[in-house]
Amino acid sequence: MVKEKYDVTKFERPSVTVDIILFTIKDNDLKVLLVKRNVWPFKGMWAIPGGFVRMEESLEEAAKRELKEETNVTDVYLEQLYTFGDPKRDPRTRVITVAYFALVDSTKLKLKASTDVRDVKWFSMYNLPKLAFDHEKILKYALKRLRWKLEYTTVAFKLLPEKFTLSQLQRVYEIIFNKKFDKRNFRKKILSLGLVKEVGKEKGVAHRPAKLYKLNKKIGEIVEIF
Amino acid sequence: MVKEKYDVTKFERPSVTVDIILFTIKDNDLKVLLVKRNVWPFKGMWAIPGGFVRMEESLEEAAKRELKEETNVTDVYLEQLYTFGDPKRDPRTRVITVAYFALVDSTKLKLKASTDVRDVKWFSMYNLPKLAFDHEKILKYALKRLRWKLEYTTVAFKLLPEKFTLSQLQRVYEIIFNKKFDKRNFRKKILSLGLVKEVGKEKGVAHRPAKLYKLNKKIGEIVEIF
DNA sequence: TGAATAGTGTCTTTCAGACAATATGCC
DNA sequence: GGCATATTGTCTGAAAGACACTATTCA
Repeated sequence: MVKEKYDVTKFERPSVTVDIILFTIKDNDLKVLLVKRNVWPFKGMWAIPGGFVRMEESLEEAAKRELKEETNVTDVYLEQLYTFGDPKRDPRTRVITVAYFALVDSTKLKLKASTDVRDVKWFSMYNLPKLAFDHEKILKYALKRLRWKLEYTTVAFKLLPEKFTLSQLQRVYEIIFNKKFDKRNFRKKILSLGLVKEVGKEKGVAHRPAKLYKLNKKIGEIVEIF
Repeated sequence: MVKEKYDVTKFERPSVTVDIILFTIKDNDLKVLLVKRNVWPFKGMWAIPGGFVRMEESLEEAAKRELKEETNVTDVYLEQLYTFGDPKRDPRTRVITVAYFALVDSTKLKLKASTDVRDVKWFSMYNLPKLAFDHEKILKYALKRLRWKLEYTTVAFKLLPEKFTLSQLQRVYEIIFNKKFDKRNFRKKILSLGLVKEVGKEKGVAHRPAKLYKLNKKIGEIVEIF
C-alpha cells in the first residue's frame, strides 16, 4: 500500500490533544498541577490540564494556550515529553495526546482564580489522587524525565527565582530525587561547573545570611538537549 | 474555555502519521532508509518512510505496519522519537507526525523488492539527498538521539549480529560518532561494564581470529530509558 | 549566648585518557 | 616468514564520594 495514492482527506482522523504536566517546588515538596473533571468520562476525577489542538496552531502553541486557559499560568519552561496514542486511552473516541512537560518557579506564580468553576489544584507528586485516563502513567513518565533532566542539564534553575542560595538549589535536588546530598560535595560540584555567579546576600533572616547566586547567562541555556 | 463542554466530534481534526527513521550500519557507514515520492507534494524527492495512523491501531503498531508495508522490514528495535506538528509542515493539510526511531542489524536484513514500483534505498547519513517535508530536520534530530543513546545505553548492540567482535562494536561507535577511539580504552570500558560474554572465536579469516562476544541477557535490556 | 543555617578542606577511590609492543592464525 | 588484525597494561589527572567542624547573623 502506498500512501500517496490516497487522498489524505479520506482517512478517518483521530483527535489530537496536548496535555501539560506542570511541576513546581512548593512547601518543600514537588507539586504537579491538576484539574478536576466535571463531565463524563472520569467525572469528578483529577486530570492533567490539556485540550484539543487547533488546526492553525503548532503543538507548542496549543500547550501554552491550554495552560493559560485552564490554569492562567504563563511564562513557563516547556518541552515536549512523549506522545501517548493507545486506541483505548479515551472512551469517547480515538484521542492521541502529545504530552508536554513544564516547570515554573512557584514564587512568581499566580494561579488567579479561574473564570470558570473548575477546580485547579497543586498536588504532591508523592501523594497523588486517583487520576483520569492514563494520566497516572503519564505523570510517572514525566517524573522520570524530570529526574533525568536535573542530572544532565540545568533545568533545576527554572524552579527557582532569579536569585537563589545554594541551599535552595540543593533542596530542589533533594526534593526531586527524594534523597539527601552531602552539602560540601554538592556545593563543590555546582561551583566547579561554573554555572552560577555570586550576586549578593540574603537579608533579614534569623541566622547567618547565605550568599545569593544567579545563573550565568551564557550557560543558562544548556537545557535543550532532548 | 473548558474542553469538556465541547463535543469531541465537533472539532476539525488534523491527520496523524507515523514516520520511521531506520538506521543501520553497512559498508562501514551509517545508513538511513528512504523512499522516493512519486506524487505531489515533493514528487521525486526522497522521504522518510511512513503513513497514516489507523483508528484502531496504536502508534507503535502503525509504525511497525508502515515499515513492513513500505520497506518489507520487520523485527527492528523501535522507540518513539518526537512529534512534529508545525501547521505548515505538509502543504496538503494539517498533518502531525509521530516520528519513530529504529535500528536494525544489516546482516539479517532483506529488503525484498517491494511489490510496488517505489524506490526504497539506503543513504549515508553523511551524504543525504534533498528531502521532502521537514524530513531533514527530523533526521538531524534522530542522529542526535542515536548518539545520545549510544553513549548512555546499550542500543549499539541492536546494530550488530548476535555474535560480534569488539572491533566490530568499536567500528559501530566510530561510524556513528564519526571519530576514532583508542582501542585499549574502548575494550577496557566495554569489558569492565560486564555487558558481554565470550562465546567463541572467528573462523576462516586471514589473520589472527578475534574472540566473539554476545550481550549478557540480563543487561541487554538497559536500553529503554527514554 | 543560644538558635539557626552558612560555609569550608582533605583523603580515598574510581574512571577517563594518553600511549606502543607483542600475539596469533593464515598464506 | 610476512601479512593482517587481535590482544594487552601503566601512568596520570580529574571527578566523585565519605566525612565534621567553624562562622555569621539575629533575637
